[in-house]
This record gives sequence, C-alpha cells and structure tokens, in this order.
Amino acid sequence: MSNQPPVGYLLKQAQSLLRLRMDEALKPLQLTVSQYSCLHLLRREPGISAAALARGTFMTRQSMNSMLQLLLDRGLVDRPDHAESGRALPTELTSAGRDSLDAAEARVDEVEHRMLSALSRSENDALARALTRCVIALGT
Amino acid sequence: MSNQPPVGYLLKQAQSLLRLRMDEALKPLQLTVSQYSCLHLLRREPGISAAALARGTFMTRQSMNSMLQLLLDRGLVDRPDHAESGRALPTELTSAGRDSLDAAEARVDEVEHRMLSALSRSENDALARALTRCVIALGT
DNA sequence: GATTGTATGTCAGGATACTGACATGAGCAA
DNA sequence: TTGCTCATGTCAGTATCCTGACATACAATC
Repeated sequence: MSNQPPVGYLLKQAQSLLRLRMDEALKPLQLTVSQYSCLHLLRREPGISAAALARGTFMTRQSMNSMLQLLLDRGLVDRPDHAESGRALPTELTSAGRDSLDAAEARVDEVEHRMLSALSRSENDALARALTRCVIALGT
Repeated sequence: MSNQPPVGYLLKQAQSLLRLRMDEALKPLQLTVSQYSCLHLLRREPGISAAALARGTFMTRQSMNSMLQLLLDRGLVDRPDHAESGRALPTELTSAGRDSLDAAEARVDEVEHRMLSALSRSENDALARALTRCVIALGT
C-alpha cells in the first residue's frame, strides 16, 4: 500500500499545475488565466457587473475592477462610464474580445483535454461530482 | 441533464474555497496556508533545502526564501548562516515551530475532514486517484 | 418621507508571489 | 587542471491580488 498524499495536497498540486499549463498556453495571446476566466464569463453573461464577475471567478471586486481596466485599455471589453440605473456598470465583450476568447478557448480546451485524457468518461463524471460535493461541504 | 461545469472550473472553485477555509482556520495562529505547507514539509524532511521546499509546495525558490526569512524571524524554523558543503542551507523546525505546526494541523485536518465528509471512503480514494492521474497527464 | 440595510464602484495601502539576473559551489568530462 | 553544466541562494523590480475604507444608489421598512 502506497500511502497516498492527502486530497487537499493533491488538489493544490493539480490546480497549480493546471494553472501553470494554462498560463503557458495563453502566454502567446498575452492573457492570464484570470483574464481568460473573466472573458469566458462575460460571454456567458453579457452585461454582468464587475462584482458579479468577481464572484464567478473567485476574486474580490477590487481586483476584478483593476483587471477590467486593463481589458478596457486593450479594447477587449466595453462598459459605460455611468450606470443608467443603480451603480452596477454592465460590461460586455467587444468584437476583439470575442476573437481573443475564441483563440484562448481553443488553447485552454487542449490543455484541459490533455489533463482529462487520463480518465474514462465515467471517471471524469465521478471527478466532477466529487469536486462539486466538496465545494458544497465547504459551504458558500 | 444538468450541464455540469467543466472539471477545470470545479478544480479552481474547490481549491479556492479550500484555501479560503484553511486560511480562516489558520488565522488565529498567524499562519497562512503556504507557511503551513512549508512547516509540514519541514517536519517530514528535516534539513531540506529552500529550493527543494519550494518545489514541494509549488512555489519559486525566491518566494520560499523570503517566506523562510519570516519564519526564521518568528523563531519557527532554523538554518545555518553558511553551508557546510555546497550552497544548500539545510532548514529545520524549531521546538516552537513544531508546536505551531501541531496546532495548525489539527485545525487544517478539521477543514479537510469537513470537505471529505461528503464522500464515501471509496469515493475519496477514487478522487485521489483521479487527481493523481490528472497531475501525471499534465506532465512534470 | 425618513431610516436602515445591502450592493456596487472606487481609492489607498500592503502582502505575496513572480520573473530576470547574478555569483557561488559541486559534479562531470575532456 | 580546465571548462562546462547544473543547482542553490540572493538581489532587484514587477505584477497580482488582497484588506480596509468611503461614497453612492437602490430596496425595504417604519
């Protein structure tokens, strides 16, 4: 018997390595994993606020706002200067942002596919279910 | 059918939440998760070099050395000023470091146990195996 | 209408980890 | 011995993300 390292350690190791490989894959596009996550969520929920964007990518709204400023300067996202109602500023992808995201997604998908190629379909599903239950167990 | 989020996203979510809960648990001890990982590895491999310590905790040796300097100042670890042979400076836990680690481990174990309480023994093992295979698939 | 609570954006400051660069010491091969 | 390679420690600078604080805008309650 081989004294498996604890799941917490394996989780950290897998996440670290995945992030490293994704960053490598995204480097030619001048994108970080965080920026990719942001663009990805923006495509799924156009007009979302920075605070909601932050929650969806596990960051603070402060960090998300400074990241959005960078993406704005690069012309990948767009948002109005003032809100029409409330304080939330609805952000959207630009055409260039969509193009960058498409290119990035292809590269990221390749990495994720490589990671999961070691698992069967049922093992993949079991992994997703187990991680989901871990998240639930750790609370909101 | 419920359109499961991709494993990469779940991995990030689980790791983010686990780290958050661990940091909360360690806050009363004035320790971060990274520092805990460092102390933990030092107990398992006394006299290890900072570079090896960095590899085992998925950081750079530069970051590890500045973290070690903090732990040195707090008296939790100890290492010689010059190497007896080569350049590597063998680091060890102090008595106070062992005490801190023991207290920290109890708190961290509680968090990890809470996370894994949602899984059966066999599901836990399957999760560990799946993560290990993911790490291998992503290369060294 | 006034008050309170909640959510959002923003500013300021600090903590942490990174990259790049350099010098040093050991091991190996010509 | 000499030269090459590699690992380690260290310095400097940068990037990213965080916490704390504040003002603003809507919603809810009285």
